[in-house]
Amino acid sequence: MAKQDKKEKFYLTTPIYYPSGKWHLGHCYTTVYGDAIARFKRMEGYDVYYLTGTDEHGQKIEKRATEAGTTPKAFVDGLVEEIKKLWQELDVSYTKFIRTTDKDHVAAVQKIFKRLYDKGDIYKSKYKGKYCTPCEAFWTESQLHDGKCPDCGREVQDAEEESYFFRLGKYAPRIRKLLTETDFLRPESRINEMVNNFIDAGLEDLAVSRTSFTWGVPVEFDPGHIVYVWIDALSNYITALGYDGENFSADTAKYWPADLHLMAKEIVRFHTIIWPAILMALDLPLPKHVVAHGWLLFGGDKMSKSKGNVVDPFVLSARYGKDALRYYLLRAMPFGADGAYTGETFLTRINADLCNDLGNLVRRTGKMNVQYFGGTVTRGKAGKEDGAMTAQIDALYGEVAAEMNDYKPQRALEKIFDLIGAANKYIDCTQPWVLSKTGDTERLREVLYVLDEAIRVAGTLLLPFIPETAGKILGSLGLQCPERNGNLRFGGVKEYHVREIDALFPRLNVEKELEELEKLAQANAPKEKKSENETKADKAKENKTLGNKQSNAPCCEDKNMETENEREYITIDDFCKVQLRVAEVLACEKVEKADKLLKLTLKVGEETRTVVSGIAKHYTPEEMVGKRVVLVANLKPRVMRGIESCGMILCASQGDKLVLVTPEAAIDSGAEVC
RNA sequence: CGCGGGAUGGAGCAGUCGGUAGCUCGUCGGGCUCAUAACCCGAAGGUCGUAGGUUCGAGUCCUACUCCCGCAACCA
Repeated sequence: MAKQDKKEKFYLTTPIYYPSGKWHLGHCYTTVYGDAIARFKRMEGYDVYYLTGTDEHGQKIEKRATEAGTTPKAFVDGLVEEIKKLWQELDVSYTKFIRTTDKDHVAAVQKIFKRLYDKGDIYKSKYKGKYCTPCEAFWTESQLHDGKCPDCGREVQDAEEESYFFRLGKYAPRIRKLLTETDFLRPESRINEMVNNFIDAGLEDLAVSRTSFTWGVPVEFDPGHIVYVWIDALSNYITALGYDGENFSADTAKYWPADLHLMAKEIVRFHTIIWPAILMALDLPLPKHVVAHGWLLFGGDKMSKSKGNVVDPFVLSARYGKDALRYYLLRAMPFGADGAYTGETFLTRINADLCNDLGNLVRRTGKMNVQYFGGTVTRGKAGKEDGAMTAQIDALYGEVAAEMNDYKPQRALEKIFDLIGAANKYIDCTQPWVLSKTGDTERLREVLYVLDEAIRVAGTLLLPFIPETAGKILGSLGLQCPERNGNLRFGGVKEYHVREIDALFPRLNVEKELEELEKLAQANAPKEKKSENETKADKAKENKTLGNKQSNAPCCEDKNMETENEREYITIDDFCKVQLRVAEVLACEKVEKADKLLKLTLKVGEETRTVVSGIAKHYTPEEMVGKRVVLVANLKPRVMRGIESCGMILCASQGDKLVLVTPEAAIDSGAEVC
């Protein structure tokens, strides 16, 4: 706990986020979670260093910038500005915001790379793969679809790309020990996942450079090569502290190793396998803990149409307050598991906990303090109801500290709200208004004193979670926000000077607010997303952080960008480019090894063609036969699961529902749709 | 058998070492009036996915099965 003379340090990090689209609640969750821990640790007396930032290199950014007609740096600058605004909006108390485009980071990465190379842990070799000449794309074996180019479906040739490799395999035994014999990774359930799926499956050396793009950190001693994400991004945790490839800067050396790397579950692998290996190779101490939290899922069917905007953190924070959003994120998510966001649970949570329980307690108590004693309250006469109450007050700090040291803010909040509930109950049991009427002033004073104490302790402990509100609460008691946790037992403050304050959170009409949010969303998004994206978006884990871009498959982020930023009208000429035809389903079968795909044989006029469609979850092959559907006839053919799909059939979708679009009356196949 | 998670009163979830099934929201009834139609009390509502097994006793352990959900595959 707090040390007076020499402060213990505590270094925690969020991942560095990839600026490829809109910032969303998933980013907020990780960052607010970290902020609550950072603030709590500070109050415990630690010298806290809280790092967050952005991972700005890579092919995807390069491409996106080109499309936008700008430079990668300019492209990324805009998004970085946005996320900084977001953290400001949410009172995130980071110590430093690192960008991988920072000059000192770039220089340090080059040195780190060089050092690993000199040491022999990085070596140059060839990356065997396949090359698709028309697409000018290099693919690995695992990316191929039935041996063909995943983009165009054509044959590919053997090819080799020069690349530097990191000797990851060399460190496998040490990493295995780290995972299985220490409490490095939490929750524990992730350990087996890592060990079984990756380590025991065999760790291959890792390609750590690329020649296929230029937006990144150049390898100092071999210009055509760019340092790939692993070393560039992961090393931010040490370069931020001034590590230059050899040494830490004097004033920040004390923070390493990190006490906590906080992140969402999908990037655990990089942080528990690759990152420790890099550190081992650099002869640096390893971080103490990696904590993986779950995803915030968006499954509410009511909001499926417009959720992308409804859950815009800026909108929620502006409308309901930063602390409402912080509270929801910190309270609603279970430790390590996924949680589901819906507007209804959000609003209900705010109403029940923040308005009714907390806000109302502070209000009613404040009012009585002022009404009965002009706001000045001291000890009075004890009563039978007090014992349990004061015991609970005394216990709270220890309970909260235990949960927070376990990185479980949701549990900590639960404890605090237990006390708030108990205080509300205490009022009903002691009935101050009766004491007032009967003139039992001494008892009345004690009751209010006990309540003030409960509110003080709860309010102080709420500072890390909802700093603004907690500050208001303490202010209403005539107190300043303390810098440190202390004096958190009953009786800690002898005299109160209470003043009435406005309601902390206005009570929300859930029905009405849901409508309002819907309206807001529609104002921001006049057009529906394309149906095909919807099911994906529905289930999309809304937590794109460091590492997502590593996924071999093209990422849905691209699509989100399009739908969000390019809402322009098209002309009738544009529309005419799309050839829509009525087609009759002659035959239909399931595509093997694909959950969602049906292979359709269609008759379009005199022509017969094959289309693969992702509707297997909604239609059986049998019921498809004989149906007339609308076909996009001039769509570029595409190979899926080894079958060439020539066109796309139209469907309408709403949430999980998906129905075919069919002609309203009988008409021959081949008929044009216009 | 590709990997993993889950199935508990209307909804969302807790249930640590096996020993009377809890919480929040919602519903119904009551109380109170200091308070933001808030607060407090009470009630209804669950054969804890199915079928076996171990045990004096299983939501909790074992086996098989069904169904859901992520990842992967894949959705043009």
